Amino acid sequence: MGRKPSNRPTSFDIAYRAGVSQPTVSRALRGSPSISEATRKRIEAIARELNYSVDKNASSLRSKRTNTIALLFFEEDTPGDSKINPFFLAMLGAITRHSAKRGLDLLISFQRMEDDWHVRYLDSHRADGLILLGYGDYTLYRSRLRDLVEHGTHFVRWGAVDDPAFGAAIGSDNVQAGRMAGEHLLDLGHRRIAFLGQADEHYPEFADRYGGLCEALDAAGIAPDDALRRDTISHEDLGRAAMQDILDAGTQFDAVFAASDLIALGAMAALRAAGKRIPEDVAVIGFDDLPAAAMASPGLTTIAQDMRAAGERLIDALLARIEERAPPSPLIGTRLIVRESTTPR
Amino acid sequence: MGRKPSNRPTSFDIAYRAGVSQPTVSRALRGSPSISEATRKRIEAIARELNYSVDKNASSLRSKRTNTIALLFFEEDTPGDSKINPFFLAMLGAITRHSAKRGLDLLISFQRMEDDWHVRYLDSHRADGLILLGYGDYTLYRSRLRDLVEHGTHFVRWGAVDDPAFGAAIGSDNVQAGRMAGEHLLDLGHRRIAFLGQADEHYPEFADRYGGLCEALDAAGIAPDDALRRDTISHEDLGRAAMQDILDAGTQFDAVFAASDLIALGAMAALRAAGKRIPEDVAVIGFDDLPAAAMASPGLTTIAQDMRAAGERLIDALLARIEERAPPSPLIGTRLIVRESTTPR
DNA sequence: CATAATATGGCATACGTATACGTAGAGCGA
DNA sequence: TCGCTCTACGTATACGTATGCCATATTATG
Repeated sequence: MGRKPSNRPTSFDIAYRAGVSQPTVSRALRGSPSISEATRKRIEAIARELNYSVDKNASSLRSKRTNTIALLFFEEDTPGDSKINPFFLAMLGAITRHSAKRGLDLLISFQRMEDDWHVRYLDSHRADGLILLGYGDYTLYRSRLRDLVEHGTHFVRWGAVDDPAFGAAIGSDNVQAGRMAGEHLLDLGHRRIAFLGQADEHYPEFADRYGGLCEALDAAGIAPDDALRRDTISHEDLGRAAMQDILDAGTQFDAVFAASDLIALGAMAALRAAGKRIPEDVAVIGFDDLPAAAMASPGLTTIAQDMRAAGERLIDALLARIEERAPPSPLIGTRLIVRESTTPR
Repeated sequence: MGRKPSNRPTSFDIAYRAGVSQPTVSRALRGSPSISEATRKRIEAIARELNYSVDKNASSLRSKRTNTIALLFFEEDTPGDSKINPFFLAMLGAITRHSAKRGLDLLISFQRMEDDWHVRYLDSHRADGLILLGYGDYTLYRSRLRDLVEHGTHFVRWGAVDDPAFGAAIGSDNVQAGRMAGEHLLDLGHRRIAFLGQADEHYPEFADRYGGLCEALDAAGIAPDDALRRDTISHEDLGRAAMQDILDAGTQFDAVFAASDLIALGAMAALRAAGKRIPEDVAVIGFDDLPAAAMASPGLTTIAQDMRAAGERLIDALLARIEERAPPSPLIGTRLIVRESTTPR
């Protein structure tokens, strides 16, 4: 029946002590219905006593299930300081917590867009699925995504919820959020609203936010003015430069909608340097609700994305893919956080 | 010799096509010297062509080496918002990058101090070693650490470099950094320096920073004044409260050394609310160089820890433990970042 | 009381790799 | 020629678990 006990306990050791066979131990610990309650209790007790834990490698090897998901971050290859985008760090927290709740291990890795990450993890049976968090030029990203889809890889990505040819996506309703931001500014009486953020196919999330703003403007009977728009990616210095550019151009404006908080913080610096009072001369609204947004003075009004829901949804969507169930809704809620950068105290 | 090729390629498939045995494939791909150059080239070519990658589970099962390390975060059980301490997020970035460079996979997990994390990862053969990033009450932490040491677990932790009975630690030279902060304030002519941070055995890192400050004061012939000290942990609101408490007490002071940036930012809020000008009335210096420190206005002077080195050192120290080599030096460099909160522009 | 239907658990084996050990052939010196 | 040392591989097997299939004991059913 059993074998002799050895050093680090295996299921054979448990079996030996319990007077059952090894498969019975395996079944008992996995909660198989074909093991009687009494036997299971006994086995569980012995397992606990011996401090036994299932060997993850053997288990995965045999069952073809790792109960692990890999979280892949992408970045554009920024030289110099290797800071991580704080927004994704917040996401990481949410994902970690929820994957723990689902009993999943989380493998994490940072990649550059250029690398051929799309094979390594799944083919080596490290993980059952992938979560992709990319920021940067979306067009670069697309070909890899298409590869993954064709390869039949189980993955979900955070970002623009668009063409499923690029895989399942979870993201905020950026159009609606953009409209919300626009309406907030309009409600406060602002009419000349600048937009900072690259609103084209390279950054579809920003494009949607801009689209939402335009909807709000339309509804108020205001035509969007391209003179009040500057392309910029999410970086403080670039946000500052873009704002400066509008200031230099001399076009009048009384509010700024920045596509991200980093951009907004840069813009606020430029405005301050130009002697503009916030929000009296120019109101500013951002996007993301980074910790720094609350810290800034004046506090930055912004759109918060529901990170907890995002983490949950990403995990559950991925599991749905893996288990071939129907996926959950892809859209995440957003919330307006009003601070002093739009409303003086 | 070989077997028939199957679905997902295995080392047998490679062997079959190369006309060699499976072990030869294994050896060739691992770079064993007992395989001829020619054979290896051939095998590598076939492997690439078939898109073969070694099954991580089988490999780890057999070799007892996972090439994976687990990164465990601890937090005190804070109710409500589940933010992650930004300092550890920065650390995460550094660790990730360096582990990739070393060819290690990184398993990540958040834990509460109370849980019995100390067994799960290693006994289940998920990882070869542990990196512990804990913040919170150190005394809670100690018993677990001692368990791990007795259990023979391979681990390294970030934090106070103290008694090795609690395992190998990597950390900044907090005493020296504290002295540096003190000297900076003294050089600027400040004499009455307040300290915010719990400087006892519960938070040994803070205690060391305070110790460094005292050294600097001693060297300048100034006696530390307990009336200018408040215990607080690293949280903005608590920093604010502690500062307020000193203000309310009416003790005069012209500078503040906060044991962390979060505390410092809270203190600055309290000072502003009390109508104090920074740095003219009160200079403020923090610790950590969070992104928010640069963002604050005035910019917060602070002590930056060399995160890149920290990540490297943690990984290398852990590998040294695992491979039973001599560990690298445990102390990490720090650097004074001067901003407007101590020197008016 | 005989037989069918469960309930429970054992037996055999597969998962894909790594490694201890053995061995054929080449080269070489005596 | 013999034996020796190397080189370069093959043979056999172990790692620890999960699972398809079968066997026994137990109970229900007529």
